[in-house]
Amino acid sequence: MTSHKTETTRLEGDTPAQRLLALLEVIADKDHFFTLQSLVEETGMPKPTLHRMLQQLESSGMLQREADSRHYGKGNRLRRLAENLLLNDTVHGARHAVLSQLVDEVGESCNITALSGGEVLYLDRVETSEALRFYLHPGSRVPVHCSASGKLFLAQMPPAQRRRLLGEIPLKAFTGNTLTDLDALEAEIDTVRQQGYAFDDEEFLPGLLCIAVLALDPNGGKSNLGIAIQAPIMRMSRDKALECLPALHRAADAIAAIDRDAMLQPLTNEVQS
Amino acid sequence: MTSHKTETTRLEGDTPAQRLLALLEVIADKDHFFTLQSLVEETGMPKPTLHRMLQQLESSGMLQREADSRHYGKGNRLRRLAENLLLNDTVHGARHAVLSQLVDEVGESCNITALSGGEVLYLDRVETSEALRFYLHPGSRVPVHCSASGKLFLAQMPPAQRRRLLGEIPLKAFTGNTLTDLDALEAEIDTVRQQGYAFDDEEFLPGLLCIAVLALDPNGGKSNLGIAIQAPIMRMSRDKALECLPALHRAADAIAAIDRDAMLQPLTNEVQS
DNA sequence: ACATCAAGTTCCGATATGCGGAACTTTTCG
DNA sequence: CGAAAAGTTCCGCATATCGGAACTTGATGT
Repeated sequence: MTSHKTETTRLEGDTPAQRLLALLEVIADKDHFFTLQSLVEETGMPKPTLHRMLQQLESSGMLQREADSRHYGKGNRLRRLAENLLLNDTVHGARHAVLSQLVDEVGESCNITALSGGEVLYLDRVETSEALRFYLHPGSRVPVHCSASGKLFLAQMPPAQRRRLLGEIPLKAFTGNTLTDLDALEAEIDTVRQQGYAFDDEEFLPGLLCIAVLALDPNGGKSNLGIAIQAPIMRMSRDKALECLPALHRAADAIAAIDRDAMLQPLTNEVQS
Repeated sequence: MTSHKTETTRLEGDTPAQRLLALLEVIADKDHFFTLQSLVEETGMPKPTLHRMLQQLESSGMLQREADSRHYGKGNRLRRLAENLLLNDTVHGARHAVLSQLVDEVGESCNITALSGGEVLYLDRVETSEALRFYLHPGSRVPVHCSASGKLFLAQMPPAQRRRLLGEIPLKAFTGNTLTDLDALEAEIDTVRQQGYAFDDEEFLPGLLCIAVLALDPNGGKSNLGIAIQAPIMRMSRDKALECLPALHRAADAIAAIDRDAMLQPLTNEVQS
């Protein structure tokens, strides 16, 4: 819980380097531009100190200042860093194993996704052994409004943030099923939120049906990991997809568990030799 | 001075903080576990230095060590950081979407620029699908005096500031069309100010014609991003470029709207518990 | 088992960086 | 146009960084 923002949301560490990383965490939570002053108030750090940190981040391309020189936003280098971190994650192996098992269970291609810059990023994917398959690469991107994972990400966003994103992204039609009407999409997102899962029923690629859930940490908080099953409609219907839901949820829980386990500090050093 | 070092000395920055971030970038690229020694070899940094950095990253939960205590992997906190960075970064996605749509409309490569340190910085770019294209990457920089966006930035500057900036940088000639005479440049800038748009007519790269406008918030907010269309003269003339102006202005307005929204304070985002 | 070597770890003085109160400059607003 | 607020610079003090050298640990070979 990051909730005691009331006064000093102390974000500090023992060393300058750790303090900088803590600052990055505060910045990572921003979906708006932010100012020096806002950080001063949020963190309680002295203004010159934050100013220097921001200056370093900016001059190394991690942050970017708007032309008014007052508002900061995330820079390309920081974005690339984050994407590479996720794409090459060391728990990748563990996640991949979960994904493989899911593919074994349901017999269709599955993938893990994350939201990145308003688009859905494919982090990993395991193909079905069936001959007929859709060919999609890890690292590629898909719009939020016409992917199952994307709808889930949208569903868990604060309304204001979602509205802004959807307001500025054209709801481009890829197929006849693509939801291009904002109200219809919002209604769909409501449904998705209640159900806890989402379909992509030929909304992006003709003939492709997809069902997804989030890898949610039960402790609450938003998730940036989705897991999905993708199959040609020749082999998959909505009803058939729903039958896979338990397996899908099991996989999602497993992936959430990987993340949770990774969080536990090993406290290993008690292992004397 | 770009890094001319041999392959080894990759990890550099002017300050310890920046060096740490550079290290994180190296780590971000790892898709497997890594050891201290491997980083020593890859970066050429002294072993104790890297050891200290890794120690700090580990003790703050950014990295994790395997049971053998020699192999490092990415920690949960680092993964969290990366996810949040991407999760909350909707501005970039929205801008990118506007850019993509513009490229669809006009059929040529477009980019978003900002003035940064007296140079024009390419924030984002979407390529045309045409075979013949100029290849320019986001993150690169171009002098103000020979780019369409740059002239716009100059045109809206207070005269004193513009004069100072132009006095500091040499008006280097890149092509025969480059304006290297200060008076001629000032005259061009006057024209640009009146028109509200600017050309770059082979002033930077031979064969490249470019037209740009500012994403200007009319309410006085000085959020000045530039948005531009770039095309080979084989397919683009000044007249043809002018026909794209309406689309360009529409895109500029959309981007200005995004920025205006994103400037709003987080409205005390109450993610209640 | 012991020698050998490679990787990891600790030590420490010199240096560079971070730190942040105070003062200064610029912008915003009434 | 003057006051308040945000951003920026200054600068002496404190502290983290740096990295060569030495030490410890664990793996390998005979």
